[in-house]
Amino acid sequence: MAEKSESLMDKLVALCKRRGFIFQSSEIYGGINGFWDYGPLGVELKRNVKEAWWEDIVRKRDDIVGLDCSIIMNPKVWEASGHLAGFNDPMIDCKSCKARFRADKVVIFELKGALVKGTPPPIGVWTAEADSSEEANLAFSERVKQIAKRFNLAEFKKGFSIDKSLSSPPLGDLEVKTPSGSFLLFDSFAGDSHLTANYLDVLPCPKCNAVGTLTAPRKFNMMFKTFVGASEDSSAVAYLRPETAQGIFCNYKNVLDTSRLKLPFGIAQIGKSFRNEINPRNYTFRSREFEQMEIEFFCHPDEADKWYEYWRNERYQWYIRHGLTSSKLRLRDHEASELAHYARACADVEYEFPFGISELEGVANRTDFDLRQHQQFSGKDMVYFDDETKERFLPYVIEPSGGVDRATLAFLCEAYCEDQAPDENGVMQSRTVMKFHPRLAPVKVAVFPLVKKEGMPEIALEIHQAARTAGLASFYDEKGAVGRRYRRQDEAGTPFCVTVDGQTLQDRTVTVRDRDSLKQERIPAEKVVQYVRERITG
RNA sequence: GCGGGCGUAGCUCAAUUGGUAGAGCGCCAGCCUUCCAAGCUGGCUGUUGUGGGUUCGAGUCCCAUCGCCCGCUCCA
Repeated sequence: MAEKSESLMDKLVALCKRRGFIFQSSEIYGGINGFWDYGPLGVELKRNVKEAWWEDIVRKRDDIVGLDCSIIMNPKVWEASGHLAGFNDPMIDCKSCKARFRADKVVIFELKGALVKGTPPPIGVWTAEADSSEEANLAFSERVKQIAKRFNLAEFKKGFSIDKSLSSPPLGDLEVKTPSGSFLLFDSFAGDSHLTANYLDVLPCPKCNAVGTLTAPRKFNMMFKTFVGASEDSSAVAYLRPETAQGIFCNYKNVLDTSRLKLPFGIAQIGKSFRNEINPRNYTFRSREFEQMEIEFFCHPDEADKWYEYWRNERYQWYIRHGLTSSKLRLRDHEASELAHYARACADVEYEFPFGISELEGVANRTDFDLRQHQQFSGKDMVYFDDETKERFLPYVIEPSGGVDRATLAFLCEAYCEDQAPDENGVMQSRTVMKFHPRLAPVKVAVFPLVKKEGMPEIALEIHQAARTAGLASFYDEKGAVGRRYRRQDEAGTPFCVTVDGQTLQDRTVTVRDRDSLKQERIPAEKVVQYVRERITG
């Protein structure tokens, strides 16, 4: 199955290049890792994704307004948001077993008193990789049992207890008590600051237990740094935004003061964001420059759960409505343990790509964390005043945050299809077709003269022009056999092909060929625009 | 960033022990075609990812670099 999926992805990538959906950025210079370009068909597809979203979220609702913020903001924004700290993940590697750990997830336990300088581990000091204090606790307990067993500390084995519960790092001292009294003291830390040179010599690897094989923590800053102004001194440092959300939070008061909106309401934005991913991978899925479509929906704290449920469902349904109807789409609620510190609840809309199940969009209840942070860092009042209830409070925020490029890639994957179609002799031949939802298809209608003579091209061009005038992306083609032209449109995902034939010359009717069913319908030439329009709306 | 694999025309691939690169498809110009790709004629296409090195001579060997794929890791 893995092999099959890989080749499916390969075929899709090849088609995207061949037909002009997606190119590697700066290809003639050997490319650049993590950056991609959209070709003539790709840009239409991606624009349609964004326009469908914008129409549904902003234009068709009266409780959400749009916004378009600058990519570079005051650097303090990223201090307040936590990105400068949070996107600064130091990593350590084990030179022996090649494992990699986030330094802040490596917990170090030190056996006080037993650890004289140079005391060889594992008795004196050891490490564990832990995601949470619970995991750290568990690792600690296990280890204490091991030591007790190894050194035959019967009574120790019987009754140790941990006085201080592990909390956020540093984890603090741990006193181990036994029936005969408290005699062993442990220090524990979440790695990071303690992974200094003098410790590294005695630390065992959390995975393979080899001693002294860990490298010093190396920082991977995910923020794109740049300089504002011509001089590159430190006071001019700024960052390309890693998400569009913070621009919305920073403008929350501006929008409130100018739009006459009342809670609950949302602010929506589509725009580029940048992250220095450690390792861009999986085609356009994890790019360093990517586009987001985000809503920050502000509401009363008491209604946050209700709105969270609403958006969780609404966003999931949106993808289904636009063609991700297969069982490859799923909605997954986060476990409490995987929630970010600022989120009370989070659900991911996930899609089963050929390379694995991955997230398209996350819907999170961010509480009042962001407004509170900005209120604190900026010193500006972010409190909402409700005229009716005379209540003052910081609104809660529900954030549906989707990746435009990820959605586009999912639509591409879902659309790719190889089926059978009869050739001119009625023999079944394989056909490659992109079954995009008509609303998203780059080209809505292709217009052909059946043959390039007898006035057919002229009529076809008329229809083509009429379609364009009506705002439909239309494509005219008169070259080669008509079957070939149909197949070319199949690869572009064009839902309808209109053909002018001999009968058109008699009664002004044309055939409309359906991309998926291959069935043809005869309609008046004048009705083509209306026919296509009715079938491409979301 | 680490480990493994890979990099030849737009695409899919070929090129014997190192001897100055080839096929199909596609594309372009015509022809033929009255409804679903691969019918005819002619034509274009590459400093073999890039830069060095070894050699009389390298797509084929060595080094570096860039990019792609898989695993670890990370995330929207």
